[in-house]
Amino acid sequence: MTNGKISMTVIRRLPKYHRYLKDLLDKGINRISSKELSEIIGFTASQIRQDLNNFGGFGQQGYGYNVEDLFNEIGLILGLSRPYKTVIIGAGNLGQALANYDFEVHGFQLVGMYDVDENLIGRKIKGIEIKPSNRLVEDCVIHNVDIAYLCTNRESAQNVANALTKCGVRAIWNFTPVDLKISDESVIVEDVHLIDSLLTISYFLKDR
Amino acid sequence: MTNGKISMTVIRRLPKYHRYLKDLLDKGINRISSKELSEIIGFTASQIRQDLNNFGGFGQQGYGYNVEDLFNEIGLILGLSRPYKTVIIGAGNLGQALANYDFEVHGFQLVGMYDVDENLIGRKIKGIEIKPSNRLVEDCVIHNVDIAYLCTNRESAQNVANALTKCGVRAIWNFTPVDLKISDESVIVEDVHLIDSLLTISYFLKDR
DNA sequence: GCAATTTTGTGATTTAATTGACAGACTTTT
DNA sequence: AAAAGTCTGTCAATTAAATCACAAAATTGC
Repeated sequence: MTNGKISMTVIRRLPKYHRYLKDLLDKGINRISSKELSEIIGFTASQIRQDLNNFGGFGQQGYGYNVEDLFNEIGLILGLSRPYKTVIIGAGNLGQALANYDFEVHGFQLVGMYDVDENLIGRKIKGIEIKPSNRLVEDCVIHNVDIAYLCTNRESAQNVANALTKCGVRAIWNFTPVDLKISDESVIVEDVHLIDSLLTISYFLKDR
Repeated sequence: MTNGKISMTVIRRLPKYHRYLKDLLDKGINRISSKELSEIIGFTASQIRQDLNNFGGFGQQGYGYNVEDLFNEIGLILGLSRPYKTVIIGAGNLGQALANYDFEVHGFQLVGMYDVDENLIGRKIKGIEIKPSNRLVEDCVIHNVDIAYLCTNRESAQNVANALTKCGVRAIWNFTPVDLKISDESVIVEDVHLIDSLLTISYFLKDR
């Protein structure tokens, strides 16, 4: 177990391990070797062992890994040991879609939804009432919100991000096509740039 | 201009170049050096030059790059020179959100939406009527669909993917939390694993 | 039109990521 | 309880990606 800085490429593989281990657990499999896992998950066995060893020696020679233990360990590494409070800004279709995802089972607790559209304000999604955007800052402070799901239009994105930064939100899950400029280095921004993803498809499709 | 295989890391940067060049174009800027672009986009100047040179020498010494030309070139590289026909499978909030995105301006033309929910079937989103899922295969063949946006639940994902592969769809934009197994190597699968993205956030948040 | 400046394109170097290899620890079999 | 087999953890080697450095080509300023 090295304790240097873990690279982003490793971190981005962790959720996949977590998903596959959950599947194995659900199937009642309680033991797996890096070789078997490599065949299911599609990474090399060597990479799996190397990845896991960044965080600790979870396996045992001659045996492999205990699926439940490893699942729990990776859950801990991924920060799933405690709940996070989340808000959704922009309660259109995308915001509503995110509200309906079962992120709660992983500890992501939705505490507020916000929009500027009078037709949406007052509606309830999963028991959460959509409130006007001018309530956002106040509510974030009161509830100590950890993560904001940013689903506004392009035009509002940066302004909302600025407001979120000021009221102590510690991460922004950014679904807008904007690359946000955040002054506070400690605020985490995770982009889901759908158009970038779609253009990657068209790159590969173009001469087929 | 090398014509070996372009690495995935380079390809995934191309849409970002495209977005920033569009912004510059809209601002009326018609000339930019790799150094200036690096300050805006956050890659090194060297990387920008190296990336672009995978596809051709688009710049000029002492001048830099012509913004409009470069924007158009990258559009061509990304396959935006021709339209793609798309369908959405799963017309819930996420499917509807995707239908309402303006992917059309980039040439992604929505030709069908499908769902199994009787309450959704018959509704129209952006002029597209939601049809029952059993019409999917037939329609894909008739319309020669290029890309399917897969927004079903976890349980249906693999079955739908199998059907899509059989009816000639050439790419699947996968929003389900499933890693699809596709026998046809030529079918492109682009995953948008939201839960993986969210867990990356919690990784960084966990001990803050 | 000449000198100074800018800036690309590209080969060389450095850094990062992946894969290979194997000693040693543990398990299983007999 | 010994022998045979399994499989990790880790170091070494390889491959890939990013950065550096600079000659050559073009531009700009005088």
